[in-house]
Formats: sequence, structure tokens, C-alpha cells
Amino acid sequence: MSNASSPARLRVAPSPTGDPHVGTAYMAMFDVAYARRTGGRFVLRIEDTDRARFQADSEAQLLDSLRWLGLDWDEGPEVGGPYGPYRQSERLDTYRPYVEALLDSGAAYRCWCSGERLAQMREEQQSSKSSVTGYDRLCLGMTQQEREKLPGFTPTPVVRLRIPDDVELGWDDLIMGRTSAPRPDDQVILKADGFPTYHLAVVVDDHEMGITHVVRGQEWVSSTPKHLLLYKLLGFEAPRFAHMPLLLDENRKKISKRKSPWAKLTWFREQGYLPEALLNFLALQGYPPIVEADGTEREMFTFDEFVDRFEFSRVDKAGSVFNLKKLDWLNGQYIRSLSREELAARLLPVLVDAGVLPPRPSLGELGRLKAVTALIAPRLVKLVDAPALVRPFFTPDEELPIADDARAALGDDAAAVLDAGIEALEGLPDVEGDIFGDGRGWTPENIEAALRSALVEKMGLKPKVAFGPLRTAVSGAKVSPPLFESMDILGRHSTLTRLRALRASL
RNA sequence: GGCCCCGUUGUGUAGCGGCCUAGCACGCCGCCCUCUCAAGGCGGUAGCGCGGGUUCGAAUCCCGUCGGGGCUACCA
Repeated sequence: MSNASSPARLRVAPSPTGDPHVGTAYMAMFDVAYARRTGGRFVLRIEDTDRARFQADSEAQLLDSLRWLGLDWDEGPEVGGPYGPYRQSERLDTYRPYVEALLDSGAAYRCWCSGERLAQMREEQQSSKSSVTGYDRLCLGMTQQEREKLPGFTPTPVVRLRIPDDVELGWDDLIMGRTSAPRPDDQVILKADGFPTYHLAVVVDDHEMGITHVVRGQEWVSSTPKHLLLYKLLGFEAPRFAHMPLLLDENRKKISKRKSPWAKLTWFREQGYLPEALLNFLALQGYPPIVEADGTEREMFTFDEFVDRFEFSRVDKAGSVFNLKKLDWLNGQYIRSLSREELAARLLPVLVDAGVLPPRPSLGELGRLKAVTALIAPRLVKLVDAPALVRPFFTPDEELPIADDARAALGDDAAAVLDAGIEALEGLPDVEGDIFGDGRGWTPENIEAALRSALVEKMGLKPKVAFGPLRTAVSGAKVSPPLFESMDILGRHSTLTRLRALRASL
């Protein structure tokens, strides 16, 4: 049991530069899993050192999304903790002494090269197919007076880390095993605006916050030697690293918010995916399903079950493509596993949003919603599928629109069918639930029996032909929840009114 | 270009030298059920990138090759 170690501290450290990324939730899941397995803590830290791309509402969206998923943090914004503040912009003073120390020891140096000069240098290195890339150390060992005589000078310097010749390039990764990365160039650690770069801030903060395990995407593999070097130079103990496989789009490229809508965490909620379905789906990316005692595999499981058997060593090193069809399937499974009441409760905000129900529905409306929910549950893939199916049940009879395609599909015998249907249903008393026990009340069974007798048996129609016009009259559409149950929910009066209305319009 | 990582059906995965005539799930196709659409049930389709080794025996180990990806910022 490699997991029976001391309490671990893990963090997820997103930057608030737009819509929260689904990868953040993916990382957070594994953070939480390991933290729980070891009885440790999960920390959320906001890495807002990039003031150029900073977006004010981004952080709120992120916090909201993580909470929606149930990935609550033990320490971080809004909840606090002993190592705060948890936003890097509020920790600027923390980094300065370390930069000074690095400068004093000669491990770092000031660089006055302008952005133009660096861009030009990069371009030349690239076009010449040179094997050497990165900063050319022009400023190394120079004073400002010496440097300003040379071209490409800017008066506001950055601080660069001097990479020693014997820099360590390898480490033992919890997921990738023994791994090595390219030799870094002299990385900027303090920007001209006084903000630290990610590389410096992440190392200082992870150390100060006591982070023991760093879980991040594989795109960070090549940066790891820089971080390892900083840990060494600063005299910190380095954490363990776990580089997660990348989430890929259909072209096998790292997903980007620009190209794939599902790269945005908020998209899933908007689309009507259940948080438990998303979590389950994400847990299947790069990670095997649960194996039962009898050896069969199970792909549906709770987050707790995921946590219970979690091990870094089982994470796949290869990136995985998003299979949205599978997410749809999972979502449907979760929707159907909910009780009628629970599903109705989840549907409510979506229906209010769509204008199907008022913000404060009456008891009667809620009762009807529960009844309708039972009918539509097997027909939902996502919560947003509900409004179209539910709307006819909350539309006044006289306002029910008949869809063009539904009207067009009515056959020549529609009038006769409707007449016979109306007559048959008029014979059923409006007795809820057959309370007199005479078997003739307004129940789905009795409605079906009456209709079948009149239309299928007496008129000799095929069921599909017989019930089509009635379905259109009642729902306004070609496709609807089961007809007899729908009529039952609508009630005798409403049903007959709708039947007569369509008949009259023919 | 350089460095690093990866490679089992369309997708997600199981498999750690014989139990593999490669399993499971989604998808897709067909059938059943059926008042429409779903849901559900049953069945089918499709894969170890390639080439060399090692071994009695390789999807599993080694080498090469090809293919894919990541990084190569005063972004994270």
C-alpha cells in the first residue's frame, strides 16, 4: 500500500485568465483523491501573476464551478487557512526576499534586454534551425552602465535565473516514473512589472504552503528542472511531482478553450450535465474503471469509490481524447438513477430559465412537474432536453402551438380519429384515481382501454395511425411522452379541450 | 530544428511472458419490446503501428523505425 503515507498537502493553482478550464477540475479531482487517501488537505491557490490576461469574473466562476462539482478546498479563497493569502497578487512581498537572495548569491542576474531584442533573437534561432535556443546571456555579468551602451536595451530590467552547467534534469515522477526534461535557458523569474513569473511564484508558494505533491499537466514536464533548481537554490525540500496525461480534442491536440467548447468548465453545467456524471467521466480519462470482486468492470461509480482505490501508479501516461457520446450516456444513466423528486428539483431551475415555469411555482405546478418528470426521465440525455418535453404540460390549452411538421403528418383520417377519440373519452367519468372502484375512472389504463377499443378494434386502425393525431392534439408535436399517461396528467377537461381544438382546426 | 513523452478496435480502457481464438464500456449496425421518441433486453462490427531481436512461447521484455503529442514567452 503505497498510499498509506503521511498526510499530504496538494493544491490546484489555476490562473484567472478567462473561463475556467476543464483541466483544472481534472487536476483538482486527483488532488482531492490523494489528499483524502492520506488524510491530508486540498488547497486552492489563485495564480494571478499575469496582469495582462487577468479577468475579474474568472475567479468567481472557477470557485463556483469547483463547488458545483463538489471539489471543495480545505484552504484557499473564501475559506482561508493558515498559509494565506491564497492569491499570488496578494503575496508580492513574499517573493522579493528570495529574489534578492538569488541575486546576492549570483544565482540570478538582472537583464535589460528589450522585448524586441528577445523576439528577434528567437526568430533567428528558429529560422536558422539552430539546436541552441533560449536566452543568449548577453546581460550576464554586466552592470546597467555597461549594458545600456549596447543595442536592444530597456531601462526596466527583469531578473533571470542563471542555470548552472550541472543542473539536474531528471526526477522520479509519480505517474511517469523516471523522467528527464530539456536543459532550460536562463529563465525570467521576476518580470519588469515587479511580479514574479509562474516559475518563481509556484516554487515559493508551494514551499511556504507546505505542498508535498504537485499534480499538474504534462505540459509542465519541460519546466520541472527549473523548479527543481529553484528548490535547491532556495534551500527548500522539493515536493513529489505527478504529471498528468493531457486531455485531448478530436484531433489529438491539447484541448483549448478556443477550439473546443467543452474545454470550458462552465459549458458542462450550461449543457445540463450533472456534476456527478462529469466527475465520473473525468475519472475515466487516463484511469481504469472499477473492477468488482468477481472480476467484472464497472464504469459508473461515485467519487468516493474513485478515491477509495486511487493510486498515482494507475494513471495512464498517454493523453486521452474526450468522448462526449460517452459523457452523454453517463449523464443519462445518472439522470435515471435519481428519484423522481430529486430529478424534478434539478430540473426546476432549468425550466424556470426556459420560461416553462415561473420562478416561484405553485404547489399544483410542482405536483404536476413531479408527475411529468417520471414520464420524461428515460427521454433525457441532458437537463436542457427537458423544457421542450415539459412545456406542453404547462401551456394553457388555447395557447398550445401545433408544430408544422406534426400538422403536416396528420393523415386524411385524422378528423375521424379525433371524433372517435373524443367520443370514447367523453364516456370516461372525471374521477381521479378511480375512487369508486368501478374501473371507469380517468386513469392511464382506462384511457388506453377506451381509446384502443374505439380506434383499434372498432375502426380497425393500426395503433400508430390511431394514436398519432391524438398525440399531436395533446402535445402539439409528433414526438411526446407516453400518450395515455400524458392525458392522465393533463386531466379530462384539458385533454378533451385540446382534442376538440385540433379537430376544429382541420 | 532541438529536448522530452506517448502508441491495444472510431473513442475510453483491461492486459504486466503462457489463462489472449485479446476482455469491458461508449459509439455504430441488426433484432426484440412498443402508442411516437426514448429507455430497456439480445446479438453483431472493429484493435495489439511496423520491422528486427530475446524466449520453448510476446500485446506484454530489448533495439530500431514510423506515427502522434508536449515544450522551446517578461503566459500559466
